[in-house]
Amino acid sequence: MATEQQTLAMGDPAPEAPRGKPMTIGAVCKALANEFPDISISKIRYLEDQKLLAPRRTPGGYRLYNQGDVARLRTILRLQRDEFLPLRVIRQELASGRAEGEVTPGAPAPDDGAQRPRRRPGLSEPGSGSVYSLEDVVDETRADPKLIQELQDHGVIAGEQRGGTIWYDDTEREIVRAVVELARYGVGGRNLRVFRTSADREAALLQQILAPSLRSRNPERRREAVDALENLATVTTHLKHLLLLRDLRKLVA
Amino acid sequence: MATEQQTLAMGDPAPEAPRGKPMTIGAVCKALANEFPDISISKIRYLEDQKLLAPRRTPGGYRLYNQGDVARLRTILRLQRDEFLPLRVIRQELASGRAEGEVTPGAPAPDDGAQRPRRRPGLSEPGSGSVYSLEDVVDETRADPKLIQELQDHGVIAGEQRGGTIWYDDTEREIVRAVVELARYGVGGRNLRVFRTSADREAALLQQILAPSLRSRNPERRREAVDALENLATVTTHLKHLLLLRDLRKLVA
DNA sequence: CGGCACCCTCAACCTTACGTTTAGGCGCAG
DNA sequence: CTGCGCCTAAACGTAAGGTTGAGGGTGCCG
Repeated sequence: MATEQQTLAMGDPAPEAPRGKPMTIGAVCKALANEFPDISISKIRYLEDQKLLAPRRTPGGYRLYNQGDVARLRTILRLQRDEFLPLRVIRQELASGRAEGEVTPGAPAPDDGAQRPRRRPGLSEPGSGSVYSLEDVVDETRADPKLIQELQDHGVIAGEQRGGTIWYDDTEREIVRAVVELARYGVGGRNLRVFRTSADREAALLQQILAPSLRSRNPERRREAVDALENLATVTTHLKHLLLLRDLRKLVA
Repeated sequence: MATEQQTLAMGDPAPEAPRGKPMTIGAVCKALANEFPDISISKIRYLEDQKLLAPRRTPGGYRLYNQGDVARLRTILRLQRDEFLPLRVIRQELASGRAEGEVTPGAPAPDDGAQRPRRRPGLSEPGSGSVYSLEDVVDETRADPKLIQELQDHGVIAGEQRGGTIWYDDTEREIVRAVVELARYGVGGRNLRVFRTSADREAALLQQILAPSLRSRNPERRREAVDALENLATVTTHLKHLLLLRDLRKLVA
């Protein structure tokens, strides 16, 4: 524990996170101290230095952690403590959205031995089915609302108008998250359109291949086709990633 | 690689392990060099120092490794490279009999625990680079050799000519695996070129963004850039997958 | 407005893990 | 009996993962 913590006021009756309001670094540290005894303020700052966190700031420079930030921090600490993953790898896992929620249903699918990319959101089961308001999304992804508007204008995300507000689903929230991450590296609007059109083209290709089955009136046949589609999506994604790696390796060498 | 190895005789036609007889440390090192390129004699000795190995000795003090020792060593290296486990933890796993030895006749494999997911090789991972002969690849992917030839003609995979044979790396093997899988659904040659060019374009884009840092003479700055590149690759892949899902969902609905 | 607890950055420092290098010296096969 | 390959021990190197301390600002309470 950092010395800095020793000076914390001890009279606080509620060490738990006050749900909903953003917390200062000391409060976060205190809230996680039970679950992760070797947390410290300096460590949290260090993790930020290593690009694993990026909390909002007050005008004066104080860090402010919302619930999403705290959840992310908890995930980081868990991966480090229980899975022994180096921070470099944790950074990747988080960036790819592979490690976020611990909502593990009872029956894990038995792996057939083939190497597959880790669990991503499925096709027929759109995550939790929850929806998010604009504020939710902004809060969780720290995206500039203008950016979200822009994405919507370009048709990258759509949202669903219902009762005056627009609601976004998990996938759209994740899209925003990814876009924010890319923006941090300077990948901006114009480039995103490239991704979008290539995704569109690819979707058309896959759909064309499975068109007959998808149009089938036979429900079982249709379900099979949806399954196949999902599988195809996974495999092509994997393939594209490999091709990209191959190219990049040549560039780096 | 250790300097010591540089002096090894190069005329040996069979780098494979002479099945059955105990080997000296140099022979072991040579036998594993393909699968684990960053092995070295000094490293093997170091692992012994850390109580991860305990080979027999000749009266004169030479280490002698039998097949079991080599299997154990292979397991250690795999856990280190693919699962990022620290040696301290590997020692425990081995001691508690949780060795994933596939080549251990007579040894029951009592799997009591959660199966750890295999991680994808990174961009510049220090040691993710085993190499495979054409036969290895065919054997593992069940691909038609003609298909591999075709991929090579189209520049999708390249291989590395060395000493008469062509060697493929992990990424190339996985590419073949993915292509085979896609072929099962009827996605063939012409479509693959689409993927390839889009990967090329994307690689160029990412490289352009990081070009200044990548050209940097400062090694630290360069390493950071490579890291960022890897991260970008992961995130864009994730983003593209999300976009694809979004499109497909519309098609299915 | 003053005080006090809390927060900020930046640079230096520390420990541990994971090896490599070097120096000096035997083992053993041809 | 020669020389390639192996041995030990200790010094050295490098990176990850933090901690510490100096010097100074914030924010809220009374």
